[in-house]
Amino acid sequence: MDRKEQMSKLKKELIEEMGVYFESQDILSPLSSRIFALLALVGYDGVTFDEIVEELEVSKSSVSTNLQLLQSMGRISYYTKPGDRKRYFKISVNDMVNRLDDKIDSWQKERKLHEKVANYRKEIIAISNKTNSEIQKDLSFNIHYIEFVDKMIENLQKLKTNILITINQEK
Amino acid sequence: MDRKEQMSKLKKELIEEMGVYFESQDILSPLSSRIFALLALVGYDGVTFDEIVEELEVSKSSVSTNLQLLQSMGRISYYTKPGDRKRYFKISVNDMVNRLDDKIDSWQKERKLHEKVANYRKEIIAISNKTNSEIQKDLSFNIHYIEFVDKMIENLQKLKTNILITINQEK
DNA sequence: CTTTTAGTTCGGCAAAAACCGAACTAAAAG
DNA sequence: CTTTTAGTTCGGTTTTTGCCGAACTAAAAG
Repeated sequence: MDRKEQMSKLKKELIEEMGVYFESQDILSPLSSRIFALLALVGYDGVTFDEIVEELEVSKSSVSTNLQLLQSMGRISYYTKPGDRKRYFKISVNDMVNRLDDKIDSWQKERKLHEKVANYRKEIIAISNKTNSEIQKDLSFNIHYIEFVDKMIENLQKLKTNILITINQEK
Repeated sequence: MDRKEQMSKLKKELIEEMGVYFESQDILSPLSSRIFALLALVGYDGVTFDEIVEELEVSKSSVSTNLQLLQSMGRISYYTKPGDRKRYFKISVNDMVNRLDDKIDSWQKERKLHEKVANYRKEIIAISNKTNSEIQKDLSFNIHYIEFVDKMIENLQKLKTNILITINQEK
């Protein structure tokens, strides 16, 4: 097996490994994950429709559907070269930033839920005239956790601005 | 509608809202999510098998299966009261810590993948004798990102030790 | 020893997810 | 105006997921 074959095998293995990761992590369909992995691996230049069909050995229709899906999620985009009808698909420039935003949103949602639960518990305590110490314990944990979530959000926001700075430097 | 009915309605709404969140966030089945939400809401005392069946209006078999699932994931556990055959299910004491561990693992996985991709790119550059500047750009982004991931992992670990300290204080 | 309780196991079924091939379309090339 | 290219759309099939009821089991109660 020569060098090129070795690299192509490595490529396939990497795509599979990344694919499995994205599938579980970002809740993408198997094929969407593989496509995204391929785009991530190839990077700057992007990949054409037919290259995806060939590399992943899947039907055109599936590629079409999943590319549309990824685009509608804002995770990928494409550019064209003058005098070339093909589309070159690549990961959105700010995909990483978007994903961080999603993570921040998610933590904020969790925060709100914890607040609601805390309010529910306060109500319960108010109704049952006997001051139930176990619910008090649960409640204080809620409140603690909200503080942690705030810290987490802060950290993610810092990370985001750091990444934005780097992206601007690279340009 | 009296106070009790109001609270029970609020409870159902909260369970549904939390359920939807867990379903998308933690990749749990719909019922697993609802059960987990119920346990989270009730807190310290825990909930019996039959209470779950009643509150969520689902079959015993589904509850059984999903409880086993959640237990095998280490997300819930149960205790028994002397002279009472029922099991009282509740969220694992260190579920939060476990989830943080999972998140750390996930970032570490992502880090490893980025390293592999970086190595792949280095190989590609080595093979193509012409020093391709676009791949270089991709590569430098890889390396930057790995640094960010490291910071993220560090933050999560800090958060974890903070939580562990709090848990020990509560005891 | 029989009955009840508390939960488990298993086969089945309905709905959703994921992919495919074949026919189609819109724009560029010839 | 016809053909080719590059991708889309749609109907159908296969797999997977998620729940259910009915029969079962193990342990405690009577």
